[in-house]
Amino acid sequence: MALEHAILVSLLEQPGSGYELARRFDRSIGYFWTATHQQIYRVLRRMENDGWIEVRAVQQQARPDKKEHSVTPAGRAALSAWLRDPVQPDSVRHEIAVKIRGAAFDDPSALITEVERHHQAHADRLTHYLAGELRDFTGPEAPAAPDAGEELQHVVLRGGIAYERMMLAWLEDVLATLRRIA
Amino acid sequence: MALEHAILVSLLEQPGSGYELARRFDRSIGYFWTATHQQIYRVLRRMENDGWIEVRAVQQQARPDKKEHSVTPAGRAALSAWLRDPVQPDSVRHEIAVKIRGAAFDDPSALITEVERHHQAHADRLTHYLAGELRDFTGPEAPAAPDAGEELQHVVLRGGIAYERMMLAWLEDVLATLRRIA
DNA sequence: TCTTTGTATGCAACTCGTTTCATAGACAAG
DNA sequence: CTTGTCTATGAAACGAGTTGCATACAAAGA
Repeated sequence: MALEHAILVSLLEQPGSGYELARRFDRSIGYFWTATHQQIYRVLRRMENDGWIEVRAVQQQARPDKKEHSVTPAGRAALSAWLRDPVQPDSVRHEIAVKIRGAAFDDPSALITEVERHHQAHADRLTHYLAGELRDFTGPEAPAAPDAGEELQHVVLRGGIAYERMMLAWLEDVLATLRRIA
Repeated sequence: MALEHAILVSLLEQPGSGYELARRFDRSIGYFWTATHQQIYRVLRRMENDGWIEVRAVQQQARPDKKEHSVTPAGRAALSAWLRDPVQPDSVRHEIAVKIRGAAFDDPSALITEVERHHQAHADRLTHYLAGELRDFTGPEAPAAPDAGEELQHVVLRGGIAYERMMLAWLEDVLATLRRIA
């Protein structure tokens, strides 16, 4: 049950509306925890009832009004407690791995296109991450002396980069294996 | 919705009872797709209704009776169709990454123990995978000329090994970063 | 003027997954 | 002879997550 906490982190980094949170969950924090806008609105309501966040109506020009959410001291305390609460490492769920084992009972060459598609998707994501790293952390625009928050965002991004590189290398291994068999 | 298909693959590799499937989902296929026994029983029932599997009652000595499930031609066809159906790459969900970004709003050193725990868990899993690889694929007991099924199982296992190695390296990066900040 | 796109919020229905509880046969240890 | 462990199956309730639908304001373009 980490969506509440992911939202707390995102709102602490920058208060915002449900709509803005949904967009952040399509990039940035969403690289490691996904959510749709319906889920976000529902959880925001619950968090407000629990006193973790407070809502302020904001009038905008040239746009519909929005509700800006920010974290209360109680919300900060809840996040702090969660950070100290040990959770067990997430078990990975790789649909593609199930498919690869299933290929033993079907024509293995039929999977090659699918694996190539995944390879392309991971290559695209890696490119995207590397561009973000250059822009925010390693390029000329980047802060010379990053603060704790920036350091932590960077190390999480490095995790995403390492993951995509690992997947690319593995998918190439898979392709070579499928071609050998077929 | 891949649990049905993961069960089909597992039953094609070896027919078995719900209980046996649940144990396989604690190792082997479960490294890439997890499920509890309740979920397995419920889905088996549905798959039987759909005609994907058939059930045979088996008397056992010194044990309660069991129901052995095996895949029907219709189930095989369903698997085949799924293998050809493009799915989008799974988005990863790393609770630990959310926690790391959250550490910017709390005492970062409080997270060090938690990250060390995760590091240990991944190290254990890597050891386990490597032992399995040696036993089944690279050791003296391994088949000299593996068939397609064994080749595919091995490449999936290599993926697990690569994943654990990547996580270990990244978690060390995270630890170094946390210690630098604290 | 009408359609499309973007911002903004929300309900309802459904599926997926987890947790808790319950039952029952067989064996082994104390 | 009671307790614990392993095998084996399942119901019920809940929580998490997805999909489809609905509404509304405003700008831009055809």
